[in-house]
Amino acid sequence: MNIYDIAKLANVSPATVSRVINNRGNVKEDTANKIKKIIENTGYIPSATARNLSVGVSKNIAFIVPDIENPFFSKILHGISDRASYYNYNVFMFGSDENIEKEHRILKSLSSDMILGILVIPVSHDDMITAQYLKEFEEKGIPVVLIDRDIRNCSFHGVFSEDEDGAYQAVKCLIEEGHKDIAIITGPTTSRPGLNRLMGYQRALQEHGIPLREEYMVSGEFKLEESYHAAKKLFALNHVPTAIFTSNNLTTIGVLQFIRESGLKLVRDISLIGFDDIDYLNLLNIKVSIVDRPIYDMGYQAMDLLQNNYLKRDENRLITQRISAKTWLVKRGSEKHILFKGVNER
Amino acid sequence: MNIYDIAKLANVSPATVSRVINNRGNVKEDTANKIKKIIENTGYIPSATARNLSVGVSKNIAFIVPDIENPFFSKILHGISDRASYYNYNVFMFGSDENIEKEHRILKSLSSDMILGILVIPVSHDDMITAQYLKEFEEKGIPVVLIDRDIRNCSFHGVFSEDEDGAYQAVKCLIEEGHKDIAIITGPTTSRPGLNRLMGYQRALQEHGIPLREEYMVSGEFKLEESYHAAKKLFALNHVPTAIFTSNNLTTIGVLQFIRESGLKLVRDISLIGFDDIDYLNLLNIKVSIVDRPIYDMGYQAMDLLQNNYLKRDENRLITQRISAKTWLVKRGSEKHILFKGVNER
DNA sequence: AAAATTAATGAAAGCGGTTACATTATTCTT
DNA sequence: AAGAATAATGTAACCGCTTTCATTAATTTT
Repeated sequence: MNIYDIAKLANVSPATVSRVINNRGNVKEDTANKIKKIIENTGYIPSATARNLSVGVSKNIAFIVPDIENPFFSKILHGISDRASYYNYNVFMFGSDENIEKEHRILKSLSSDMILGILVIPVSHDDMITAQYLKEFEEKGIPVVLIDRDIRNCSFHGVFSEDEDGAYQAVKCLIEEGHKDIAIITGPTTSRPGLNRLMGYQRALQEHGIPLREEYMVSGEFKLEESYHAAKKLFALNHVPTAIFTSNNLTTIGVLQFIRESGLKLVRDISLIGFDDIDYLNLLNIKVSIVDRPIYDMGYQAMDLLQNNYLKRDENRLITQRISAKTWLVKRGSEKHILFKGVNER
Repeated sequence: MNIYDIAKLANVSPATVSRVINNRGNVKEDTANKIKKIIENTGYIPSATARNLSVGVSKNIAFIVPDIENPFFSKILHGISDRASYYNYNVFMFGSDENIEKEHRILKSLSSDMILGILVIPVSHDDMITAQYLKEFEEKGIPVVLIDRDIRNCSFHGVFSEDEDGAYQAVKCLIEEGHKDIAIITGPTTSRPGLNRLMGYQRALQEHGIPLREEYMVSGEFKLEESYHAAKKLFALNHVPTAIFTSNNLTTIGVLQFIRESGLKLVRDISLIGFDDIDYLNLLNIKVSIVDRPIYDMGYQAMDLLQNNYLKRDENRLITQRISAKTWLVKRGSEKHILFKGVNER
């Protein structure tokens, strides 16, 4: 069943059927109705493939995500998916598993006529191969929008967040509560958010005249196990910090795991502020302060950015649109912070 | 840049180029190498769209999931995605948000020549419209594989799990620990897993001569808030149950939330076994026994099933392949269960 | 009512691949 | 070395839609 069959049934040419299907106008109402009815009755669905080939444009967008199971990314995907369906776009999901070769393979496999645009949360900040691929897509008129993680020395469109400021606020809060020995479990500094959050941490300390201590900056690589061990390292120090800033959600969980396993108690033994909220944690009465941000919206907006860019992909290619989402501190159990202030001053 | 350009550069016909690209053989090695080199140098990527149109088959599969943010589904997606990339398939992600109309809209929008197969976790057990759509796809030779949730009176291929048995084992375990007043917070009985888990619960009680009590079976609809309120209801009863079986991960969390908020303590005040594990809960030292199953594998296998079915979609259409994944009970903090056994016997 | 304008429709050439079939080149027989 | 068999390559139609341009029908103008 194709457009010719429909045309035959309606005694018109395929061109007319096509006009009706695409609401192109210039068709007598009777004719249009007749055709619509036939389409309805036969259950005919036009071939998207043929249309794509003919028009040279598809309705598909590719979303490349480094960790399918991380709820942070699921939220972004949700935002993307909702907005994409508003635009009648379909979303291809690709997981790079934080593996840069895999990311390259995915990019390489993307036949440019299958997709209208690319949304990507890149694995690395410094990866010029990925950057090269992405640039080539842009040159072909396929817009690229980065999410959450920027790529160094490039100016792709993107939706990011105020990582530096978020981290700064968190650490500042800890300082104001009386902490001086504040550690950070960093993400990979090959990722922009990892780097920026570290910078926010450092700035907060410096602005308050607290010297940076090498041993208080340990890497958790944004991963649970690594962060667990990072926490272990911190607690093995001669001078154990009184507070920790954790650079992402998995980092926070890793540290919490260590804390629980060691029989330590939040607030009493250690203060903690994390980056990114963890679902259900608050519900389950585990009160951890965190730096929050509009995650769903970031996906949603990325899709909008892509769409805008797609529509005017020929004009002003010069203007790069980059959005930076605000972050905010969510204090939980902070009364207790203050209550136990004395304890923190080891 | 298309196949004709490459052909021209190589002084051959497009047919030969096509043969090389698809490893069809019957090409002299010299020629093949020359063509390969040119493809390499020019960075030419064949149009998947054109290929799809020509061959009448795409490399895309559609995955329809009811809740993008539920980690259970993320795991399934991960399994699907990994296996799909092995087969060189691309995965379209669609979220139905547990909304049956949305599900219909998605199904209706799927142009059958854009996809090779459909993986779906349907919203409802009883929805004949969805069933009808799916049947039509099957008739067109587009295989359909259900995951986790079956559809009544239909025999689609699928990967499910032993819901009845899982629930049975959980409740049996509670009974053997001495509990007699065991409640269930059910999922929607319009979903097969919801129904089957309820049946497992009932069978366990009956087999042990414990009468069913209407007020001990309250609905949480597989949702967090509803389950929270369901728990509240149970604790407002004259005769509060000593143990609860929760029908899915969100249900468990809802109940845990209520327990925490009410200052109650697991084991001491109430025993709990849930269906499906919750990431990090165990790590965070919240010891909840649960019925587990191979979630990632279910996605992985669903993809395999689809692939098998696609390959032999013409022969034995009669044989429906249905896999049922085993479930197993993960006991956590069970020493304590025994320790506090007396308390359970209110 | 004829001419001019505008609306409705159709014919046919793409879009970029694949592939059946025809043709030419190469190797094998005897 | 001529003929048969096989390998390599090319030609051209086709997949199902869109769209330009030409054509025909319907309206409007005068």
